[in-house]
Amino acid sequence: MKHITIKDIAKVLGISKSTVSRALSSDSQNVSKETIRKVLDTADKMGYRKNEMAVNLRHRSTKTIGIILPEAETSFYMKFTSMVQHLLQLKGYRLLLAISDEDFINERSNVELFDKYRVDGLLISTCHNKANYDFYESFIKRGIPIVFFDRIIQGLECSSVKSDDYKATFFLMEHLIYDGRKRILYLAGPDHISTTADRMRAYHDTLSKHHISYDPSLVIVTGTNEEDGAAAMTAFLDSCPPQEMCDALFCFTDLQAVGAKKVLEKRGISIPETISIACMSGTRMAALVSPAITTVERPMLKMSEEAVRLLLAKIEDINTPSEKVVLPAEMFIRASTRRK
Amino acid sequence: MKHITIKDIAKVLGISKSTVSRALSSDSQNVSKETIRKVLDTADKMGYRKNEMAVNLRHRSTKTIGIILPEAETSFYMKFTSMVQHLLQLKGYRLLLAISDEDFINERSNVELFDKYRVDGLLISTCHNKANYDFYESFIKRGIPIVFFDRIIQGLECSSVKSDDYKATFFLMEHLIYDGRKRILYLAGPDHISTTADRMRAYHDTLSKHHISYDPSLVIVTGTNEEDGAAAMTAFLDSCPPQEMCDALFCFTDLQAVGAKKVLEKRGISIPETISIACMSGTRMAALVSPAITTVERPMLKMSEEAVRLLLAKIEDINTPSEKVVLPAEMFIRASTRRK
DNA sequence: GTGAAAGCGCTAACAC
DNA sequence: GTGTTAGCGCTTTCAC
Repeated sequence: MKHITIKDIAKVLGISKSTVSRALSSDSQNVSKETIRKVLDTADKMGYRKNEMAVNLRHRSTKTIGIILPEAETSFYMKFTSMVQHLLQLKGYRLLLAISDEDFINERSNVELFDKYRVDGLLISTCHNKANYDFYESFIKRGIPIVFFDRIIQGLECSSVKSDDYKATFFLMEHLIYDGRKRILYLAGPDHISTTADRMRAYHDTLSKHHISYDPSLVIVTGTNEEDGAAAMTAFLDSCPPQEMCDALFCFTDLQAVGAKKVLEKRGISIPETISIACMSGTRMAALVSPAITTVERPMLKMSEEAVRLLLAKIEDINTPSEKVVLPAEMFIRASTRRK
Repeated sequence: MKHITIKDIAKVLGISKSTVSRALSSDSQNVSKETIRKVLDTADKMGYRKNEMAVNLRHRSTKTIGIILPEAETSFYMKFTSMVQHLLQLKGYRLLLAISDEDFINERSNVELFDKYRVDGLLISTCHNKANYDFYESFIKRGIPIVFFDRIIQGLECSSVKSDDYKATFFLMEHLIYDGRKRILYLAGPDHISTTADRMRAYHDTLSKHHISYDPSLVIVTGTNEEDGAAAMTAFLDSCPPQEMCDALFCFTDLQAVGAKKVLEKRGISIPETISIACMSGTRMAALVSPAITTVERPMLKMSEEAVRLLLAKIEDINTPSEKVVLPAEMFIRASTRRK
């Protein structure tokens, strides 16, 4: 497939490549109105499209940012992405998108792909808080601007933005406790996701604060998806003696809550009368399923603004000191429809 | 930010650029084992990454495909994308992703961006079945391989894959009718989405077949989102005399169903006793909300296979005749939990 | 087995 | 205002 180049246009008009190039960028300082018009005209007629790669090669800058998301099952990261895109557009940057599908191998090859395409910077929500530590470390040493968001890599010298998972969890847990719940089943996230630790700590701390003793059988480490939530809930119900039944459920993700809720419904356990459900949420997913599920949303707009700010700072000057932003828990609560 | 180039490696090793280049592609025909080892070694040490744009410029082919999705609110298109990615990877292609956010202006600029990056081909699910007709026509004339999927552009000379919306709709409608429903409220999709017409036709045809007279007040044209579904449902309930209440709801999208269901619940209308809900679905969204919603899923795997096949055919030879694939209605039904 | 040189499409000094 | 030239990083003849 033959693409039209400035050379072709130059030949047709009997002028030089440089003039065409100048005209195409409407450099009215150095090219006559007449020439500009002619060039633009024939370019259009011939179906000319500037070869971006040649431009980038020449400029040694692509004016594009790569963003890497762990998943696109929920719309959380996509919404974030959409906000980021608007912000970057204002600054003259484009956005390239990749999904890792919760696989750190994929994540790594996405990073490498973007690197090969010489993106000016990278926005990453990582699948795994450890697996790629060395990889990223050497990357950052090479001077490539990276900002991690939402899911970060612990201990890595880099800029990052995340929401205050500890406080958010604390808040939701207290919500359940004030609702009279005492045996709160917690579906934790997998260890390798960076937010797990903070939330787990908050779970323990809330119990302590309210003098509720910790029961290890009430904490189940599982995956982030609907199926994981369903499986965990089923396992719990099957193994738990009636007198040790939980009276509330706290989920790591809203997808888990969705799965767990289905199991409860199937077994005829009423919500929220018998059991109250709360979950951390980035999406409308849980609330969408039922207003009886209380959710906390992470402050996305602020997160995207900060991510872009930090990234552009690094791009402007790679020696900008790294900054680890933890967003205050600006929480938007959807209260339970009914209380005890 | 200075990137390492083959020139740098050549200088360090005191050999020529060409040898480095050959060594990097492990051309053991023309380079000694020894040299290859040395080059690979120092390349690694120096943190060399091949500049993909220089390669592409030289090769005049990028080995990448651009995919453009209308939305990422639901996970339908992302799942499709994931399948496509696997298939393309096997053929040595990479995938670049863009989201148009249901805006045909965005869609167009995404196409242009990919074109500027000289992707080898384009996979598009379009936001609008008319708005970009001329645009695409000239694009295709210029010889750029494009395959439309799911949402196509009517009348355009091009390859495309879609599912059999007519049959799927017919099936769901009959499901409702066999369930004893007669006044089926239909939340249609907006006119500019290509699937709307087929589904509307099926709505009418099913009624005819079962000798149910058509009532225009039972068809509401609205948007695809949750809010649209909620708004349409509210409008209907507010304006409809009690004796003209519908006994079933058929939605264009699962998101609409979600919105409508919330309104129904808020008004204390029980599902599925009073009203039965069915919807076209690409995602788990609707089923996730309630097993009482019957859904039809579009056959994604087959669609991705066909899309890739058609695209690669065009890439291999742009003069391959276009093919319009309509996938047989391989439907996966989730039956209502209860029947009348 | 290796090097020199040309060129992919573009921009930006530098001349005139 | 326009043309000439060099070069971005790479691959690929064509010599040797």
